[in-house]
Amino acid sequence: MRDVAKAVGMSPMTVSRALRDDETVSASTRARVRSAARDLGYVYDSTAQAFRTQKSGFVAVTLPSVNNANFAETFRALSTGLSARGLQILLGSTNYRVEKEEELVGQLLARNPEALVLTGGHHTESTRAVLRDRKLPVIEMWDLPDAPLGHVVGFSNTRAMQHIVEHLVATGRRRLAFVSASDGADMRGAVRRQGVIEAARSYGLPDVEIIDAGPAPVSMRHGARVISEMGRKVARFDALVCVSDPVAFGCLAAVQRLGLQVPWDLAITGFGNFEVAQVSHPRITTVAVQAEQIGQQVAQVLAAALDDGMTAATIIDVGSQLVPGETS
Amino acid sequence: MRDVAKAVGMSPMTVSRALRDDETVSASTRARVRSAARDLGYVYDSTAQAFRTQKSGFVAVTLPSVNNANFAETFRALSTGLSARGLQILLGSTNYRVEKEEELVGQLLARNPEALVLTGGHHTESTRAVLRDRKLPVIEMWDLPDAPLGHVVGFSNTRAMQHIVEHLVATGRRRLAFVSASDGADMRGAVRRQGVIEAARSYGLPDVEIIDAGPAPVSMRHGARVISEMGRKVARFDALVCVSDPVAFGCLAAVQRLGLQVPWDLAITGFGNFEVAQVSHPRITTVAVQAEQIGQQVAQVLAAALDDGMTAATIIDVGSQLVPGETS
DNA sequence: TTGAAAGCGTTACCAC
DNA sequence: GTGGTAACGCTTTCAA
Repeated sequence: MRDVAKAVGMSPMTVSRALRDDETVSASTRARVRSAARDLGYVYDSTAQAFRTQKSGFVAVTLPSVNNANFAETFRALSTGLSARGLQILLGSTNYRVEKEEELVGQLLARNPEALVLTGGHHTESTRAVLRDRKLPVIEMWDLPDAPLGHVVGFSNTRAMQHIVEHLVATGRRRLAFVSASDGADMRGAVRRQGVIEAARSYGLPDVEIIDAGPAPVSMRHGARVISEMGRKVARFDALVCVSDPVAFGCLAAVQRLGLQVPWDLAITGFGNFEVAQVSHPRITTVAVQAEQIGQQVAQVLAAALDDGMTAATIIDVGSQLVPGETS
Repeated sequence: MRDVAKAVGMSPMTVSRALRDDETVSASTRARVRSAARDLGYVYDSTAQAFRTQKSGFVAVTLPSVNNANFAETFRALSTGLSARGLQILLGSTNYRVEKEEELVGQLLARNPEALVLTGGHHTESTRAVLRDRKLPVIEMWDLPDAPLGHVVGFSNTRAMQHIVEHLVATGRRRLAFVSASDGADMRGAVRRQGVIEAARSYGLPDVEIIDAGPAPVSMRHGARVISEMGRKVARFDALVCVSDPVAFGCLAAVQRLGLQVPWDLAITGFGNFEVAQVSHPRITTVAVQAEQIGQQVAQVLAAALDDGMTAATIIDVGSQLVPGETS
């Protein structure tokens, strides 16, 4: 910048202003500065800018996994919404583990993001402490946490499972099994399980059997494997309630391989309204969540928080809808 | 850092060294510094570090889409490999469009990344020009471009399609149709199509029919829709060669809904060895690509390029393997 | 093994 | 409309 200033016979300060299109610099000066900068091959140093202004232009985002159509859609929508405001996303993937989230949050905060977006409402105590100390807009999404860290854009996983159980009861099912990851890592899965157990109890159904498809994340192959291993005795249930559509699809394929008829011998339900649920034959009964809307709303909440210094916590429930398919 | 120094009664310089695990700081000092830093809720400022050292610690990466199990796997592996070296990924998604890639590359370069990783070998002329001017390690992955910009870690899409056509010919299929996105955006898809056309010609098969599933990206629903619309006259082909496994699964489900038997009435093949291909009933014949290995190799090539200032372009072909399933 | 000084490139603030 | 000064938080370099 000093060199450019020398070239046009002005101070670095004026060059700085000219390059940022500051109105107080005369148009002619601005033009001269810009052309001199181009001629000299000057490249603006945004690292120095971020350092000096203490504004990184980053929003840090953690997702359990990037390979998930719903999280990917939220990411896309959020990314679009933020880029309109000149903000870039710094993405981290927790692999469904709060300890990994803690580590990631540390790394991400070191980049001085202007806000932090976390997926889910379960965090380590250390993560919570770090965020309490730091005055930084925080948004939790994809959940409605009991003790939010800041803003929230999500939905009730418990309620979503109630929709499913209600639907199964209405269609005459009573002996439910819930297929999900082993206890521990996937907290949204655990909340869904609890939701199913309680809903079943409230309808007076027998205890829900828990089928463990292995450590999180569980997907198609895990659903398929656990059902194959179980064999035809899976027919002692009359509904498999799965933690997600991929798991449900895996179960469906395995059940079909066993020669059982869905939904006659067995109902199967999923979660998330993934493409596979809409396309599979039969289509899988599922719950639609507003992945794109979550991303958009998070971007809006963030905009408000950054502009107005909005501090009152916003809680947005985007809800969820049962999508009846052909597997129930 | 000054505060931490004060807390342990040492100079900021020692704290700096301690936090970076500098060997010249005694182990006990290091421990004291770290615990004081934790107690004070100190967060290291890597913006300042990037500024001072003139190294951003970023590697810019573009992917066509983040919602793709293979790209996601490459991203994961790359991310892991780089974080071992203290590098973070700055991710951009091109949505399969080179113009979007051009825009993204501009935004990413402004962050001063230490290297750039692009998916695919097709770029706008403007992108190529920008990268020529800038001395920056560039790696293209998931392709073997004719005119590489720098290093390459990929495989031949043409060769992969030859495997498929060879397999179909060996199992007695002759009337092939290729299902993919409309011309234009998805260049890897276009290369695969050309590969099928040429392979079919070399085996003396009738001309391959091109089935247009709509603008890129195409997925399950697009495969399903185009086959549903076509109806039972799809049986005039004896093999549907699909641009990807999700498209193949969509076609499979639609064909099953039409009451046709796969593979008896019709063979179906996919690409990418996605989970859905391994789990679906029947399993889909596909081509496995080394998504994880691509990510690992890119990380290694990058490490070499950044350490040794390696300039000779490395070209790594990770190959691809036919995975016969039950749909052919 | 530890510390002091200087400076990375930019911009906020105030002065003219 | 333009310029001077200081400072952002860290690390390089040299000295003790």
